[in-house]
Amino acid sequence: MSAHGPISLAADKDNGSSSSSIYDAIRHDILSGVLEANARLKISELAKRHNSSTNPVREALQQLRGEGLVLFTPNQGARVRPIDTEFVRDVAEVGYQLEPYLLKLFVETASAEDVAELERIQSEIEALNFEDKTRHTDLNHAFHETMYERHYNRVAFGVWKQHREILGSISTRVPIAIGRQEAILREHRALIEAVRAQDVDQAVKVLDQHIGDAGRHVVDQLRIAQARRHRGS
Amino acid sequence: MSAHGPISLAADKDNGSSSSSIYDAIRHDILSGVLEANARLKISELAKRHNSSTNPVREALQQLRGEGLVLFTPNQGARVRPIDTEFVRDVAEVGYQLEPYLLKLFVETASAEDVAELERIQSEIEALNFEDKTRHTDLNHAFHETMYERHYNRVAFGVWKQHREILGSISTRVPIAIGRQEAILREHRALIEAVRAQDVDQAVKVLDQHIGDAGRHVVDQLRIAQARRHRGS
DNA sequence: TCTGGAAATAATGTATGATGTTGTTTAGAT
DNA sequence: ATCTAAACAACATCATACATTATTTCCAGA
Repeated sequence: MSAHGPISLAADKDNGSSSSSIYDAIRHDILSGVLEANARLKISELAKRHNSSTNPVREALQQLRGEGLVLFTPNQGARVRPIDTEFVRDVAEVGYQLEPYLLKLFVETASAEDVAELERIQSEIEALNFEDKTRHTDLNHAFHETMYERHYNRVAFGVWKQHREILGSISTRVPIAIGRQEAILREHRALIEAVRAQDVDQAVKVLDQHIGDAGRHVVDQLRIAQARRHRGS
Repeated sequence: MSAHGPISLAADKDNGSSSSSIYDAIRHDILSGVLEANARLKISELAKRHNSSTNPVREALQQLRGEGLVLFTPNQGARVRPIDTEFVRDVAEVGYQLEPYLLKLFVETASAEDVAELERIQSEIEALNFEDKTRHTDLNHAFHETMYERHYNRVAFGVWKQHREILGSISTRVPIAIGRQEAILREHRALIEAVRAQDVDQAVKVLDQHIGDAGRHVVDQLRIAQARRHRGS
């Protein structure tokens, strides 16, 4: 098995326990980039940081291992999964396979309120005009999640969401090209129109274009960033 | 979030450690049905069974939680994820979205040896003639895995494999209808032919039929079994 | 500069106790 | 006999301490 294993279908309710909050904190730090790719995750260090004993930390790391965000090497402990261009491309392509499936049901069952909600989010995105990348990523996530969250297939939704979080964590860290910004707005608007018209084929077509471009854009930007680092910026 | 969360992208190398073998053992027991759906997983009991302290057991369970095979309730510990018809249907449909994508590359790049390997497995399946369900499931898994395992997208492969293991664990426990047996053999042969002919469209078409039927068949059989249990057999 | 190996570091596993929650059993009141 | 509430047992969860083993660091010596 290569270094790139799968990611996870797991997500259950949060309980108020200590290990859960440590899990949340570490997970957040990984996705937000506070803990960067490949960073070593020392048990005792994390325990100190979170004012707990080592036990809950060990368990949180194992859970993250199960989700694929943390890798273990025997007798060397845990590291943050390195998120390189291949991994991002792979994650993006998995999302690419699932999104049309998730979208289809939404278009078939969307209510007027659903469309209104999409428009509300879209107008927020347009008002923001890419000025706050984190906020933009969140809104973009909300736009897609609105369409998928009520799908009956919780497994598919969960896999999609997990992949989305990984892609989102990257996209806040790369620049968005001007041309891409315009395309995002155009594609979102076209998507809303297709939903309003109840046109499944058109919606899927627009979505294919949208997420295909988005994925390629992130991968390209990541390549640029890595090349720059490699030249020793 | 519903009781059906996602499953996992994680799979890394096995290390020889004790916790790993406990993880393997519990995972095996869940998928093979030794630990049945919804069964309570008591830490101290599992520790005794595996001759270890509680710590490695807790960590193994957290990893399985990350993969979605085990659910935790606060202060009540862990249970085996209940695998009901909805869950199986959902898992099957996720596979349904990913398999054509995985297959495409194989058809485009398959060598004569690859085809020979498929034929070898297929002839074993035909020789076995559905007499040993576990063995049949393994061979069927091998047939598909042969086509996907070298795909560059390890994330997609991992997600597929994990779903396949869940479906496989179910299909060993439900009967295979006579008509379905013939269809399986026919579809596999058609698939091999399409690969040999390097006909991507035809291969995807056959595969769509194949896994769609297979998924529906398992779900139907599961419904029958549950209805029987409900009537109080 | 390179090498060997001691010392420090940290992962991993064991053991045990404290604490809080849950579920059940039991004793007492109605 | 039925209901309630206190007592209890079982268990999850977390903390702490310690043993073992593997890895990494670093320094003396060639």
